[in-house]
Amino acid sequence: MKLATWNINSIRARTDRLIGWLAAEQPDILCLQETKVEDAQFPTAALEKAGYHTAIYGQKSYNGVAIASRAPITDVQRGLSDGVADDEARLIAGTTLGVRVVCVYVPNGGDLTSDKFPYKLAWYRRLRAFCERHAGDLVVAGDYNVTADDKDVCDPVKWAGHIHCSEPERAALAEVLGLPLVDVFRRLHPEGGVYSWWDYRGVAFFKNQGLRIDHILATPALAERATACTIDRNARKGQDASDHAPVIATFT
DNA sequence: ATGGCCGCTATGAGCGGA
Repeated sequence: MKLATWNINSIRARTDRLIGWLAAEQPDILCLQETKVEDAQFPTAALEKAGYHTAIYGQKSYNGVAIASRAPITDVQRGLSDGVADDEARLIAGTTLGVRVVCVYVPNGGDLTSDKFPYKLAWYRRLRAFCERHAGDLVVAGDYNVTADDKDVCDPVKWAGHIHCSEPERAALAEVLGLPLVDVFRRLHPEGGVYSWWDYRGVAFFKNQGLRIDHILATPALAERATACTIDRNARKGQDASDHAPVIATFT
């Protein structure tokens, strides 16, 4: 089974690119973030034509998550479902191909002094609780907006203490990993220096000045079945690319 | 030290992103 996650940064701006990528890579399951579209405008028909069922949770302009799968998706949950008033479309979960898949778009957080920052940390605590409520195997994939450690950072000195690299954010991610969940890419590529996001500005991508903030986490038994995990840099190349590249894991 | 780019909007400047 091939499972991917991709922050598409507007699915309307990149529908053709997405369909082409699906045809080339043929993942069984794809988690999408930042679709930036209300459900009525989501390109459900184009994905269906490409051979994918979809479960979607969108909103106008911002956020928006979706799961696409070659098989039907059941038991869909939209949002963290914890009773907290929160209308930001950042989590969708569903069961497909025998796997419980949680697709997440963790808040950016702005900067450490922003009022968005405590929301980010609280969201991590709520995500941990969401995953803890689920008994069996899970894949939790998406844009975590946090680097696990400096191996995920192009320039650790420049980024030290900044958003995506600060101690409280890394501690929040570590709490989720402590459930336990395994970072599948890191398990197979412990050396670091491979990124999933590059700034649009300047020569950041050309010079590989990026961060690894998109992660596929899995419960340990499932993570043991991962035989490969790659980040598709090619999808970040050329005109009209998202600023994120897809992360792809293959499970036996 | 700052901004540089991109997508969005009852657009054409401002917000959010990372």
